[in-house]
Amino acid sequence: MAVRFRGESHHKVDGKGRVSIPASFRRVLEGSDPDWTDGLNPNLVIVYGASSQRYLECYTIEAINEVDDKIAALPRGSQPRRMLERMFNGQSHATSVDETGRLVLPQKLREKISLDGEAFFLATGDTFQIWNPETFEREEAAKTDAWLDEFPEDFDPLTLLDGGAG
Amino acid sequence: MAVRFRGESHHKVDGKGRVSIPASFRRVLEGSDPDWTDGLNPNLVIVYGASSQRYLECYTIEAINEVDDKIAALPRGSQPRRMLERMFNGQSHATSVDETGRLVLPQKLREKISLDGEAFFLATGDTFQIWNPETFEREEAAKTDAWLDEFPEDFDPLTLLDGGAG
DNA sequence: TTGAGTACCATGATTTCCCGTGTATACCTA
DNA sequence: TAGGTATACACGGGAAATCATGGTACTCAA
Repeated sequence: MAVRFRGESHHKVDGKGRVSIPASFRRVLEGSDPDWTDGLNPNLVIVYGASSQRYLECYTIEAINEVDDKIAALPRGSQPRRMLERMFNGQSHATSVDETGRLVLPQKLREKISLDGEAFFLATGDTFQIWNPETFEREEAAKTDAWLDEFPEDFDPLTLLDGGAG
Repeated sequence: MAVRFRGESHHKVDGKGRVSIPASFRRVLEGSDPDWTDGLNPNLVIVYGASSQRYLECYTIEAINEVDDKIAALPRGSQPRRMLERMFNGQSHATSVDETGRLVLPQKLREKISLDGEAFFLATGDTFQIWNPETFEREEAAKTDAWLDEFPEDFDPLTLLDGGAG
């Protein structure tokens, strides 16, 4: 993985579902789209997944190709392959960033994650996620807090880097 | 770890968030960026972390890659991995030193650590930290002093080098 | 013929780029 | 070794480009 998405930020979502994506994310999308050249708009794939998924996961072209290749390597007709095909081919939406650096999220996707007014972007390596800010706070922050509560007051999460288990 | 950051110093922060970094730090950043060659500006990653973190931690490319590798070694989807991913991918900012040896700290980062007018740089081995000088005085210096006060007058901190715990 | 989706245009604010200056340090030579 | 010169540093300012966001008009299709 050459360049990674990094950072998190909030952006307005207007009535038509248009939302700016962080400028740095655009650079990554451009660099990871084989078809992209200066002046073009980079492509990406938004995987919205099953109904339980509370966020949209955005893949660069390179990243989604990698996933597709792995799926293609599974036995044709096997259950895992069918599931993954459904998720990554079916429950996904190919699109591109527009001239002004925005993504247009169709109503269906916005409704799925209850996006309205504001979106929270979170980098996760070679993909990034789009959340309703409140959902993220509720789900993720709560999870983190609950987990951290198991540790002593002065616990430093960084110690986890050195072989700490989960 | 080839060369380590060493020393501490104060630098002005201007209205645009520009701040010179100690010249010696630049040499370390250059040497620890695989993409760097003479004439280029070295890259680095600033980890600003959770809201409780009162300073910015700056990683060389080599150092952040090491961290990324360690994270990748944790079980996919596990809580520690998710936390660390959020911290190092999400709550971080990839950037580079500019032509004149300065770092540009976006407003968001400056606000986070209440940086305004002056910054305090502190070397910590293969990373360095950026503090609001007053915060550092208040929080860290006090902490270290209190800790050292627990030891006898003639205590030699070097004895801690050989396995002493904290 | 209403409403979602697309294309184009507009604007204030931030960020980047380029250039300048005073001072300290390193280097060099008589 | 005193004095001069070339660099490297820290810092400041203005112009230009980029960013985030809003609006209007147009095009399909139900």
